Amino acid sequence: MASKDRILRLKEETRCNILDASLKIVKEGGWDALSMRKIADEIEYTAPIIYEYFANKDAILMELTRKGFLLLAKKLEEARNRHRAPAKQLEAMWLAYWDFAFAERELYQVMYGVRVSCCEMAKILPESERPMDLIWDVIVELMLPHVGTEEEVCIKYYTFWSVIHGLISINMVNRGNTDETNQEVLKTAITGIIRSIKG
Amino acid sequence: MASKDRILRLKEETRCNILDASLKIVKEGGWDALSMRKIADEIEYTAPIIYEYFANKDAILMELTRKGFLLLAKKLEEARNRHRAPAKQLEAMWLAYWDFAFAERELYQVMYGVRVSCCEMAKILPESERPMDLIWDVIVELMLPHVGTEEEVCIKYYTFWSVIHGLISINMVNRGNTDETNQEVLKTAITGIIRSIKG
DNA sequence: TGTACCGTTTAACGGTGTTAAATAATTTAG
DNA sequence: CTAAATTATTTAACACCGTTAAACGGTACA
Repeated sequence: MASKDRILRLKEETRCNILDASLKIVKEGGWDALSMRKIADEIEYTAPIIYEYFANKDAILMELTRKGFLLLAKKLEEARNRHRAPAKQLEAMWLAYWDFAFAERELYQVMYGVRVSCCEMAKILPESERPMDLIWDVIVELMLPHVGTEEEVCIKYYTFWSVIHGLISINMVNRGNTDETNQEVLKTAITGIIRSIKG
Repeated sequence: MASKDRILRLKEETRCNILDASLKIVKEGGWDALSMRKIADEIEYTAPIIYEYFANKDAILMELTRKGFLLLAKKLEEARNRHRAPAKQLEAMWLAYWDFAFAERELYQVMYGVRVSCCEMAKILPESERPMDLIWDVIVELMLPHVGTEEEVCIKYYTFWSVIHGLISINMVNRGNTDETNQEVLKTAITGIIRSIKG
């Protein structure tokens, strides 16, 4: 039954359209502007049809979150692969992280926003751990040959993540700093932590 | 007319009750649970009466934000006054900042959440600049006698703020780290930046 | 006593997420 | 090729949201 396949393909396309429409609406009017009826309008259906493709609104956000983590992991890998030395890799990866946050501002907001507590997220969304794993590995490599306990790596990782995520959060709502200042804060923080790792 | 005074006092009290009720509802059910009708229920009135005291829901959030900044500034001052040396003062102030964020988690969320872009906030809420000013001054003192340009102080300030705000944001939704890890990240970051300031 | 005023509530509007029932379209069976 | 069954889609409704206009009740003052 080839027609079955065609139907399935159409359904998959509609599912995709729903996600695209959602992201478009959010980019135009922010997360508050996103509603089931507006999504339906955008894909030229009525609202209840969306529930054939997603359990509820949260499921749409979750899927966008998942796609966000996949894209971020891809960007991080690309950044890493452009260098050989772990220190250079780490720096490039955090700069890629920064770029991702503003290139895909809406995705970043839903990924690290206040939707779901991250403890559950790791269970529901295994993809959410990919970016952390990628960076974690490079930190371990940088600490060679004296890799400390997991706790020590954890502290390094969270110090990095905090300063970058903090700077991103502040700039997301603020836009108070010049790009030069931000780059300065970023680079000094990154090189500072890297230096402290290498001892 | 003493009765006028009594009326005014009652009005002021109701205004205060609205804010208290709001915070209570948020503490019990999160920011999503806050609605005008629930506030009205809590103060044993109906919803429209709230508009006699606040222009709209945002005005209530703004007032809570204002109170948050005042309280934070108070905590920072107290922390500073417990020490003499600028380095010790700075460390104590950031630890106080951290404590405030979790002791008054809901206030912190509305203060540094995604409600209003901070550029406007400084105009509408002058109080929002107090905490930054307090910390800024200590940073300048710490840099003595070679105080750099405003840009340089700015970079120091934002580096501090980013790492602490980042760590707070992550832990607000995450609770993935142990308290010991968090304290470790905090202290190493703070002393690291302080050391880099003192050169 | 009548009237102006003030505090308060009721009712309504347009919006939200979500669900059940009704309808339209398509596939399947006879 | 028609009739039945299944599927796709919409309409209508529910309960909630922020907000506003109109109606209501009581109090103060002429």
